[in-house]
Amino acid sequence: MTLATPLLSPVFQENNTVLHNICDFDLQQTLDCGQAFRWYEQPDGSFTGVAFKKVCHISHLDNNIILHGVNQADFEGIWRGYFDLDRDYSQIKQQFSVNPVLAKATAYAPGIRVLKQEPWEALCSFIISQNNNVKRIKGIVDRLCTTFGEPISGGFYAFPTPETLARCSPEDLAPIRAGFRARYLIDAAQRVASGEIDLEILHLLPLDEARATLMRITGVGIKVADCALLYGCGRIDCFPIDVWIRRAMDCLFPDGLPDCAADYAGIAQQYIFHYARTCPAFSKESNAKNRVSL
DNA sequence: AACCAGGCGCATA
DNA sequence: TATGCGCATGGT
Repeated sequence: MTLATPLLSPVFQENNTVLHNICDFDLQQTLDCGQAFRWYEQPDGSFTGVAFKKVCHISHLDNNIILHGVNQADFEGIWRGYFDLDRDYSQIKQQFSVNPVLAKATAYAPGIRVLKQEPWEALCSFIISQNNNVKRIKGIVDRLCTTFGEPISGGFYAFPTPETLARCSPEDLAPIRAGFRARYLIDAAQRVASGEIDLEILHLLPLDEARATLMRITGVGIKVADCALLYGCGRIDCFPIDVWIRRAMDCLFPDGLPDCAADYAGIAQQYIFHYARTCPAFSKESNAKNRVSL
């Protein structure tokens, strides 16, 4: 029994895991907000995705979340951590609400959670994300998996290993259509497969060191490194700054991120990113795109 | 049909 | 340190 998850009490059925009275978890807001790229919405509003070599079909009905095809072992070993279910988002959002602007951004999509993905997949995903759009990122990631990943159940594929990609040439990756990012993926794969970079210890290093380690990879700058650390290594103190966050910060937080978000900057970042990118009111209020200068 | 996309590496001042 | 440009590809 932990204080952080007073309400999480999973019920394990034969081949499902059910979470009753779940709060602070909206599937669409969490799985379709640009932090992960392997989740696909079904016509009925449920989502299907792959992580850690496992398929998960997840639906949300009447305040209950159902993880279809997920047994107790996989829930405890994978999805509990992946969906960050041991963190009290109500408490965090309450803390954020000290700042009225941040309160507005969190209230806009209060069901966002920050996923804890595999470090290697997160690294590759955000290498692919540079100068790219979400739709095409998903396509490239999907082709990467179906072409180079191990088949798993149900016709799905695991994310390809660093070892596999390390043996590839840029020509081998041509069918993926990753463009100039192909050689970045290969460089990352070679450094990880050789052991030069150990993704599993990045969560232990000081932020600057972890960042510098990842930035040895060609094609990994500070933004991609911060995304890999936030989404892949659980570094919720990381605050990746992309074009959207830059615009949002200039308009909404000209004096910087408020102190009430300091402990969970990465979670605040995800609320702000989603708000800036999808809230119609934002561009009007801030006139973000038309603003030439201050 | 241009313009842009969850940037980065490189050249130049 | 700061700016500007090209980059592969395709979505809008």
